[in-house]
Amino acid sequence: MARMPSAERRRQLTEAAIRVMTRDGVAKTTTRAIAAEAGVSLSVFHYCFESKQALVESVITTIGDHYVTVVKEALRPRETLEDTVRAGFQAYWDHVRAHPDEHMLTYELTQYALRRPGFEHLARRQHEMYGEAYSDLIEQLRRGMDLRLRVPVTVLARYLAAMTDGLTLNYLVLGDRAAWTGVLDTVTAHVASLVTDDVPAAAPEPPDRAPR
Amino acid sequence: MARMPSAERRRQLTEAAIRVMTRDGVAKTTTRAIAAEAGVSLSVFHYCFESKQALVESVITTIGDHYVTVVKEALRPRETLEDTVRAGFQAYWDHVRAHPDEHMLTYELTQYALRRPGFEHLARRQHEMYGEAYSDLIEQLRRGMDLRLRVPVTVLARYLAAMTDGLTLNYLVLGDRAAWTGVLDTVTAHVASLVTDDVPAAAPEPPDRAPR
DNA sequence: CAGTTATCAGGTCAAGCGTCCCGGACTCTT
DNA sequence: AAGAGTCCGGGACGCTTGACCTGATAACTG
Repeated sequence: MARMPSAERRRQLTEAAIRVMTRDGVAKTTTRAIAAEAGVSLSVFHYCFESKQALVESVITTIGDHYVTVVKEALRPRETLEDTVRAGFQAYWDHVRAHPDEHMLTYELTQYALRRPGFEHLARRQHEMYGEAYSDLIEQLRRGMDLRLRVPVTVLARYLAAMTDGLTLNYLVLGDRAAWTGVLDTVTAHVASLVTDDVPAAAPEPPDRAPR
Repeated sequence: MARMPSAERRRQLTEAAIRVMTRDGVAKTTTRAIAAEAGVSLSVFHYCFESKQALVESVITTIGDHYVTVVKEALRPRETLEDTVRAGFQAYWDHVRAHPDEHMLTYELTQYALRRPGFEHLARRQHEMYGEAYSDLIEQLRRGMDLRLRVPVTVLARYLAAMTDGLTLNYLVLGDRAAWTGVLDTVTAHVASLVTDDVPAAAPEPPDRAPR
């Protein structure tokens, strides 16, 4: 087999693992399956990775970076604010529809990390990255167009992250048989209303708060 | 060991399995662990259940019913519409905070079902039940108070289901360190705005039309 | 050239898994 | 009391898993 530096071999094994996980699920992804997918012997696996956990760690960070890239690609400034939000959601949604397994994998890995003691931080870091990605996006958009927010950036970012998470998961379970367009339209309108173009908002929104 | 009819034994084993799954995760839940938790020998397990899959099937439906009950309990008609929505979210959220493992389990089981060929329908049925539960809730609320919807019931129901799903998952990952109150307030206001209180009198909230 | 690095096939190992069998004990009928 | 049906327990079987090892071989590196 083609010889290559272990760093590259590590990358190759990581990608092979992602393919297997995407295809067969995390539970069925054994070291042997990964090695076979990468076309190398099992010994090479242990030559490149201390243990299976080390490989999984590599997979999680790689997948996470990939996911953030997808989200950032989705949202680009358009003509109007409404268009921007709508196009962003649409782009993201198209990606979900095109690569459902990939998104499913992120959920699986999140749970895998949450259950494995000492791995929780990976799941947490990943989701914090999602939030930051949305925050960056909003900030960038705010500079591009001239707009004001009715809610703090962090709140909007978290809202978007949780929202897309929930919608995606529900799509993965229910598939196309459900009428998602209506839901997406509702969400789009809502988000657009939270990010006002100019309008001197009638509702400042902060008043009474019942601290739990 | 106390002798008991297999039907009851089945129920007992199902509950034991739920306890183990909640505590240790689905992946670590073995037939031996379940039997030990129930305090019976391994053979009793296979006397009561054809296979482990049959047990899991029982677990999924049981957990699903339980979850729907929680959601239905959460939303009860209050004084005003806003109060009703807020109290509903609050009750649900309190339940999540009190029993995070339980909610985590529902996500795990969903994925387990989605990955196991021939089990997808269980995950699907469960999520459809969530949607129906919300639909029922909305209908019931609509009869109780007099209100109109700005969006179809199914859309609102799906939106609520996906929303709570996403928020819950994010809470399970990030925990209390994130500021969820802001997000919950935003969502509450949004949902309340989708379900208009018919009475236009004494509007405490700012009217959505801009007076010149 | 020698030395380091990467690969390979093959096997071993302990642990854990789902499943199954068989003998005994209990309970209900007759 | 006897028999049939039901429940329980211990133990074993066959398989997979992650981890590790050995020893040989090929390829870069200096």
